[in-house]
Amino acid sequence: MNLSKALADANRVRMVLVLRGRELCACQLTELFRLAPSTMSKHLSLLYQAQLVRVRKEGRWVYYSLPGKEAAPPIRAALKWVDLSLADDEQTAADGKRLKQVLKIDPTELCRKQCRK
Amino acid sequence: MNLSKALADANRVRMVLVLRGRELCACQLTELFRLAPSTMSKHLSLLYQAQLVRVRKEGRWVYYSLPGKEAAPPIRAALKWVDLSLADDEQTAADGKRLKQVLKIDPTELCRKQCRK
DNA sequence: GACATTGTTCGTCATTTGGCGAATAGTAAG
DNA sequence: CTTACTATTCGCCAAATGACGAACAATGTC
Repeated sequence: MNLSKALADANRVRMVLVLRGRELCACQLTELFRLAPSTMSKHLSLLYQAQLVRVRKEGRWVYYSLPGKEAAPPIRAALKWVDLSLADDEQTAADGKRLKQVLKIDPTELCRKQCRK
Repeated sequence: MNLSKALADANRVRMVLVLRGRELCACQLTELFRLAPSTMSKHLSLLYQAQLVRVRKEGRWVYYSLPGKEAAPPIRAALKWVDLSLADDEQTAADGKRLKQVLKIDPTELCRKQCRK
């Protein structure tokens, strides 16, 4: 139930897709989706509550990633469904492309940019 | 995307669960969930748009059921996920129980009841 | 300790969503 | 052709949701 709510929003589904096989910090996701940090934080919190993402804190940074094989069957089924539904999606491809650009930027620089706004 | 929206509502997920291995007409579903016919119709329309249910019309009656093996992989993955997540859910069990009661009532009688309201 | 940096929480607002009843469409029966 | 029946579409309202900025933690640096 939590699970379906968590995946009800297009942006959150995009986040899951972009996290496949990767770990990203909050500021990178914020930049990637061009959302306010507070908005991103809320989304990630929802995904975390649904156990769709894992969190790793390191100093001031917070890294998000998808759960692995240790995840419960419903979680894994949900992730599989997302992958099957949208792996070939146009938006997914665009996000992947933009991600490459974002990864080139030093994360510290990213945060500075976000603070300036 | 349509798919995730369709499953974003708890009532719609319940509808999918109750339709497993069964075909039910709109008035039966309406009675089962104690919703207004118009509300039920809207929900079913959304599920249909997402291809999560099939429709069969027979005279004045409209029957809904889940798609079978002919369904596209994303659909099947979504249905599997719902099943894995909530097959053992308390609400699911309650719905199954109530369904047995509803099935005992003649559909014609059901509609009459709904019209009286 | 004072400051800067990274994320989150809180308050607010516009939009979307779920719910209902009234009106409508489509089908069968008289 | 009129009436009854089953379901859907439409218009409205209350509640939930996503977005933002401001204020607030929490951590590291000077």
